[in-house]
Amino acid sequence: MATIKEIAERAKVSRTTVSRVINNSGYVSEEAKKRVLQVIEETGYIPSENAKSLRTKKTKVIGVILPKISTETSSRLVKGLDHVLAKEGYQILLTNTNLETEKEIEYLRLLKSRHVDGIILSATIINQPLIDEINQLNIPFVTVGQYISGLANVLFDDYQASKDMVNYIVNKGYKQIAFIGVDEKDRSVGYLRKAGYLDAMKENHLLVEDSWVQKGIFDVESGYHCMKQMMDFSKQKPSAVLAVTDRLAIGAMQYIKEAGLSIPADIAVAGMGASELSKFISPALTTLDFSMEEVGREAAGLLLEQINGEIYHEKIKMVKYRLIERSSI
Amino acid sequence: MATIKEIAERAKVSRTTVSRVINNSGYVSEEAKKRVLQVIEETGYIPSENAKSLRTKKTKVIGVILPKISTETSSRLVKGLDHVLAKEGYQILLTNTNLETEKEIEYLRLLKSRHVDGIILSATIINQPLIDEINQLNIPFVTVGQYISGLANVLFDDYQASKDMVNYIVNKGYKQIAFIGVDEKDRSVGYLRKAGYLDAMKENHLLVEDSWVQKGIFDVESGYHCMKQMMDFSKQKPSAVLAVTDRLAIGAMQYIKEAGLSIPADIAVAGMGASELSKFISPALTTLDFSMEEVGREAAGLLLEQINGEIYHEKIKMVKYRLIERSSI
DNA sequence: CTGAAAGCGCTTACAG
DNA sequence: CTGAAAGCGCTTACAG
Repeated sequence: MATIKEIAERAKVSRTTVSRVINNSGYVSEEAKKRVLQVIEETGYIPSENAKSLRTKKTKVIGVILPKISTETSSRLVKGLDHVLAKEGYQILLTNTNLETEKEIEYLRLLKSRHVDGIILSATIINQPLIDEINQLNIPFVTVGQYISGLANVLFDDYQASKDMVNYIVNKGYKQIAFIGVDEKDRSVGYLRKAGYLDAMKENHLLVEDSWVQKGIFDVESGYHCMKQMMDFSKQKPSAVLAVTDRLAIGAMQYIKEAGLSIPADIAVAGMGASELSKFISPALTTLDFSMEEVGREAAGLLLEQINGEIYHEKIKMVKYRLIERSSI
Repeated sequence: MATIKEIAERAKVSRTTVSRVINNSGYVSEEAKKRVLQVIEETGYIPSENAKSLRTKKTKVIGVILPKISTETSSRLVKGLDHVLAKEGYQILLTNTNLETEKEIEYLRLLKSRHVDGIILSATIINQPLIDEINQLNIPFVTVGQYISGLANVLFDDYQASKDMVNYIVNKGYKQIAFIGVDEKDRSVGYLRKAGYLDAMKENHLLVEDSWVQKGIFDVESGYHCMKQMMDFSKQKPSAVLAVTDRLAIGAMQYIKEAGLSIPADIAVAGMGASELSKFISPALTTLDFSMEEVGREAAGLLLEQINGEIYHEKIKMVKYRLIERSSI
């Protein structure tokens, strides 16, 4: 592959001059410029970003750490990031922990070794070693989905979202409202959404039977299983159930249908996340639309700010959500 | 950030020696090694991949060009790629054309300028300038989804897949089978699947009314619209319809239901792609499972072969598909 | 077992 | 307007 040296020789100028025409910087006579451009055209010369970034200390690449690569959440997030980053000439270097938390630290180091200009972490479970690693990283950084103190964060108000949904269900006339959550180590989805549910129930003076609160994992089967547990072991059957993800809700719906009950007549169901599935399943699922694409755009914006030199101790950007009324309630 | 020079000074050895211990190459006394490791630990030194790859000409990154970033197809493909690439220590640099064909060439150059060790192109529409660009690239390269002569390709037998589905529908007793396709410029999805449909109909001595063959784009609304056109303008109504993607099929289902007809009693529907939606929609959609994840794994394998020095003129890897029988037929 | 030196392909003060 | 030279942070023959 051609290098700047060859171009310089062919065009009978110095490497300095070639560099100037490539980067459109400094003075170059029309004459010289023309010759250089000509040679570049002929040879199909493409400058090495690698060598360039070794000098300039900028790579124009942003590292992204994802917990799972092929989920709707991840792909919408990446879409949002790409939307604003691509315009500014940044490339995305993708990294996938596959839910193995130790890999987050590994990838943080890897991204640093590649001199990315910034990092976006789509976080699930936060622990101290991770926080320590981030703090000593010294690279523009934005977390998404979970709050980490002292950093730039793009978040949803998970607690309030959960409350809003419960209140909505209550307003629709339901009183026995059950809940399918996930591990509370996941502070946003596990802890906060559960807390929102519990507090909203209390504020509405509604009782919660123990068996109404189930804990699953992030898939459809788990929702099915939780619903079954609930129906098998509850003294009073719930008349509505709120799940913290659409997949869990859809699993619950499957069980309810199989049990010969109807939705929402016998049991109403609500999800969270506005997955594509929620729209096409029947009955269509009432859910909460957390715009992950907007999260991506916001996160990219915050990152760009930092890259351009803005300094702050902590910055929190809350992204709005929207309740989508459909026919499952 | 610390550099190899500082580590060398602190450990009282040469940069050469530090490099040896980092890369576990050549002879280093236990003594020296220990000192170096110690200093690395203390300083949190992370070697610059950038500088390294400038010397070694290897970056350990693979560029991926996607037509759309947040589709099931793309995310499954990337999952498959990541599955094998990550093990070998490769990172993925993602690039998204957003269906703008000119961007493919732009990104090809960009990836070259970043000295990626290989490129995977998820292609849609192939034209000569693109082929020319690829040929002068001189980087390990694999195309996915479309055949390009002279390259490594990972493909499905779209023609046969389409035929298989038609034959399946015929065996179920349907004779008036309609078709919803896409632009034939997309050779795999547009041209070959249509050709398979047409030929299978002919081989079964079944007539095809003009209005039964509709052309849409890749979304649900388009499927709805095509189905409406078909119903509005056909003399004899079809008793079954095959769509080249699940989304088109689901759109068609929506129209059929809205028209007060039942699936499959009045009109049977088949899709292609085994999207997650197809499983949960009702009735569940009979479709073809093209395993994109396997395509990803195969493509990564072919790329690795090339990176490791294997040379061939052309190599085609066909990935199997599977017909999923459900209740829409 | 160890290190001095050259070189990877760029950019950037600096001097002219 | 132009170019010689230093330097970015590594690796790698080569010599010892």
